[in-house]
Amino acid sequence: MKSELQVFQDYIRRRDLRRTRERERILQEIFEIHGHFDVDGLYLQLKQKGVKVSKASIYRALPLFIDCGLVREVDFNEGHWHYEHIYGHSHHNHLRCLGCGEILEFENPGLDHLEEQLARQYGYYIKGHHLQVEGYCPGCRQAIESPA
Amino acid sequence: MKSELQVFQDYIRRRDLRRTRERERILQEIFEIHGHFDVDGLYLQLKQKGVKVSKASIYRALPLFIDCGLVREVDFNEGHWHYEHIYGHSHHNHLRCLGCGEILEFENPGLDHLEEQLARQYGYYIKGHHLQVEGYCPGCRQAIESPA
DNA sequence: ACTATTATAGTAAATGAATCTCAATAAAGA
DNA sequence: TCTTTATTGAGATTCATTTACTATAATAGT
Repeated sequence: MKSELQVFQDYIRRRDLRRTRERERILQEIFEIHGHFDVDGLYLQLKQKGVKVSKASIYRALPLFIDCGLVREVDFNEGHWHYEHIYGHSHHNHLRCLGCGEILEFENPGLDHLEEQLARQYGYYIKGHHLQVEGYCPGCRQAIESPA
Repeated sequence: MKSELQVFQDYIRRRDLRRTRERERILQEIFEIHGHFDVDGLYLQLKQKGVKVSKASIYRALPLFIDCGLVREVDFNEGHWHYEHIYGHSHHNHLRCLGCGEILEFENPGLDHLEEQLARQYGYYIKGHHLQVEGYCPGCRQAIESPA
């Protein structure tokens, strides 16, 4: 399998963009993160390692990573976007606790069928889907059902 | 079935909040809207009817409507939130065209089973889910596949 | 109905994520 | 190496949303 860097470089070439240290460093950092991240966290993480990259560059690079399928947006309703790298992972969805914010991942192959059905039914070319299930984890559930 | 106003008034009482003309007028307006809306649109619509309600009040009222199950957030990736009233409607999901922004609604009862399964598997109390499928409608699909 | 209490409204200012401007830099091809 | 031009960083800007503050008005208790 191609590395994420190769995927990105192919994309850069295809789009007649330019390879830059900044973009590739950001990409590397993203793939070192286990789990989800947001722009601020990514920026701080780079800063702590002494990597000089501006937030503007991060904001500018993310749409490229998304466009070539390496990263996707994940909304956790916190007023700003979260992201995760998806290259090399099987597609998964999120179960989020509204109390503590815990995120669990689960797969649901049934959604592939749904996509096919929608494509047939409406003539759409389906690019993908976002599914997020919300609720309360065992701990938070208890806290809500029997408040102190 | 209780009216949406009754649902809201019950909620207000339960939460020890106060009934106000503004909140009830905003609620009424939302339920007169067919389809989705955003804060700006709702504000203008009220303004055109000569109803004096501030945007701040709209922003403050929406979380209440959401909390009592009358309204839900629907994000259409346009840099701000969209909403829809859901009381009295069967649950539905959205198929969105990334080209022209068209929104189609569809139902998927299979997700109820998914919720039950997740509840069992992780011990969660499930509140609900957001599913959005993205792609290109027949028209936009053509425009992309064979650019002028 | 009157009064006291306090949630809520409106206005304007503040916040904060994301985008844009612009001059300086650096990547890619000739 | 030279030229062209995409990209960067810094800061300014935009715009949705939230907040602070004061006046108003809803509720509960007399």
